[in-house]
Amino acid sequence: MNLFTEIAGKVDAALAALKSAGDLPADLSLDGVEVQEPRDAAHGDFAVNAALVLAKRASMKPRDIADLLRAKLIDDADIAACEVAGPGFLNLRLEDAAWGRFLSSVLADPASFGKGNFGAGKRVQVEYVSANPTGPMHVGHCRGAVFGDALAAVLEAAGFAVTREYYVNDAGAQVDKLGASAILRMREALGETIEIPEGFYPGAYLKPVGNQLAETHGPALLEKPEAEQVAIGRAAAIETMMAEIKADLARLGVHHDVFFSERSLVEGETDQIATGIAVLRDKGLIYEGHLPRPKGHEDDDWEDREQTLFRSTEFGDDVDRALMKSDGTYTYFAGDVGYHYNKLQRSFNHYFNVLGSDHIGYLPRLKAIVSALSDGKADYTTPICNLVKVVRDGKPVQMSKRAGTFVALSDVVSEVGRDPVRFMMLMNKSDTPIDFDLSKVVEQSKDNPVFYVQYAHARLCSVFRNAKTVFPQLDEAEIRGGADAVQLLTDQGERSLLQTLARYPRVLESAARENEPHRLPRYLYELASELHGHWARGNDSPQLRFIADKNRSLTMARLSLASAIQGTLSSGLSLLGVEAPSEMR
RNA sequence: GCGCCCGUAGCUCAGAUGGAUAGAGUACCAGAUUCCGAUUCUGGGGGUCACAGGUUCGAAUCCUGUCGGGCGCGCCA
Repeated sequence: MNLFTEIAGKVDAALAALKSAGDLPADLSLDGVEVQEPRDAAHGDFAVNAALVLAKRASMKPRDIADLLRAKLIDDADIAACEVAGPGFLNLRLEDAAWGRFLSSVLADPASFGKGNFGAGKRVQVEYVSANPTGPMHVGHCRGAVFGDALAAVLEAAGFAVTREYYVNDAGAQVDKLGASAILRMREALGETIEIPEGFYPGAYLKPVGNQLAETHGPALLEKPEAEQVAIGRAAAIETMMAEIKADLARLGVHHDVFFSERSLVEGETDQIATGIAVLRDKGLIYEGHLPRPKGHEDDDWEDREQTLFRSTEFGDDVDRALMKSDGTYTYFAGDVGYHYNKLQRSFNHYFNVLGSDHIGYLPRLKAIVSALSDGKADYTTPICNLVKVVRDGKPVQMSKRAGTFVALSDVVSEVGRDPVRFMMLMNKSDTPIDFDLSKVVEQSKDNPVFYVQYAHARLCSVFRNAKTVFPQLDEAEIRGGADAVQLLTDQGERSLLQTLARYPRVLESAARENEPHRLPRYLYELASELHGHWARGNDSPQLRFIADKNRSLTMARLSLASAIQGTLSSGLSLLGVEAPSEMR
């Protein structure tokens, strides 16, 4: 149950009534009218901004509109109090019966509390990670992985039908280098002394691939044409790398539904890149022409030549983009034409593409493709994950796959643990850069907010364990909320916790709507903080503790609240892919 | 040179399509808690929301400019 939308419904109805009575202009737009949580709890349970928003449009004074609205709302059986305050806010307080229904609805199905139907079952695809299969994953990848995963979960909770996809860049010059590097490692395994030339992949992680190639193919492979060798080396290396990447992702708790191969675009029955380009050509968006020399690169090897170009400037890009290289092969960008053509064929009408901030410059042309191929009908959202500066003891850690030096994701996860990594990465807005200090995370893991939230959950679990010893015949059915229970929750801390709970559906929906999963961990932290605060007051005032030895009905009422909070923490953490432990060790 | 993002407490960051006296954590200071479970709690100081204009009942939020920072810009992937 979402109390905010329920009240919004009442407000809408009241405003409609005022319109038809002639108290407000009949054609008055209600855009921007919303139910908010008051800044100060003393203001009430909910605040309505209608009078402020409508005043100008209706050419009336805010206070006058507020008074009219108040007169309507005060008749509602759920509304206990309604006051006009400040410049024209309407502060509402709900009857216990309404809070009781709310609490009951949470307890009836804690796992689905907060989840809504904002997405209305719409199919969406979230593409994330898509790390090149040229080496194991490093820490820099994990923000996008965790963010994409949480975004997908939040969208699902908001009622979208989500497919999680990984685009495997298994075509192009880079993976050919990878294949050639694997062949070098194979020759090494066969006894040769080798040197890894500039531009190849020197990382030791290719040694096992070389060993395996030597075993399965033997020296005979080296007799074959080089292209064939590379192809075999490439296939073996990619297979191994993808297996490792999947294992790393699993360690992080990240899973994809689809691994889409770039190579498959051209190796299937039809060349989908060619098809995509043909579609664009039919729309008059492909032409042969010259590109201007890029600015800011004076002394380079720029060669002016006629080439096949896509009119991405018609969709807001800076320059048109090349599709074919001078050697006749597709550019990387052409692959994206094929890939997005394919996505549209799979009839997704909304894509999310989680990108690293180093791809910002690539964004306009990607949007151009989707817009062109779908005639502007597909939504394409590209959340940006900013850099994770990896630091150890205050010193930045250099990362380069090509040089073979990086902090492996798997090392970090096993060192720090999955939960802190995920929670930390998710607490910040994705487009702000963060420092990830390995030494600090390990040392100060006790201060990590994730433990604070998990501890709140564990505490509540312990309440139930203890309640069962105080009341041995405890029947779960007694913990059910309702108006009777809420009437017994008279403490301000308990009421405040109820109000915070009521915000959860709103937080989830806004996280999905704004594509900002970080709102969820921040909310959970707030809820946990409020619980700890209330809990600590039980030290000074034992009568505030959840378990009242001599008062069964009061205990049951408080357990209702405790159960609702515990369920909410648990479901929120599970959306984040973080464990909700029943005890801390 | 151009594009995108950012500038909020000493530090790290929140701040929902513009709303009430700008908030947390951390650090610092002062206290409480052998408790329903350790990593808990309470209070305090600390702000020209980078700067300057503009829009309006009302701006950290929107617009313009300046300064400062980050990431990008190619027939690379």
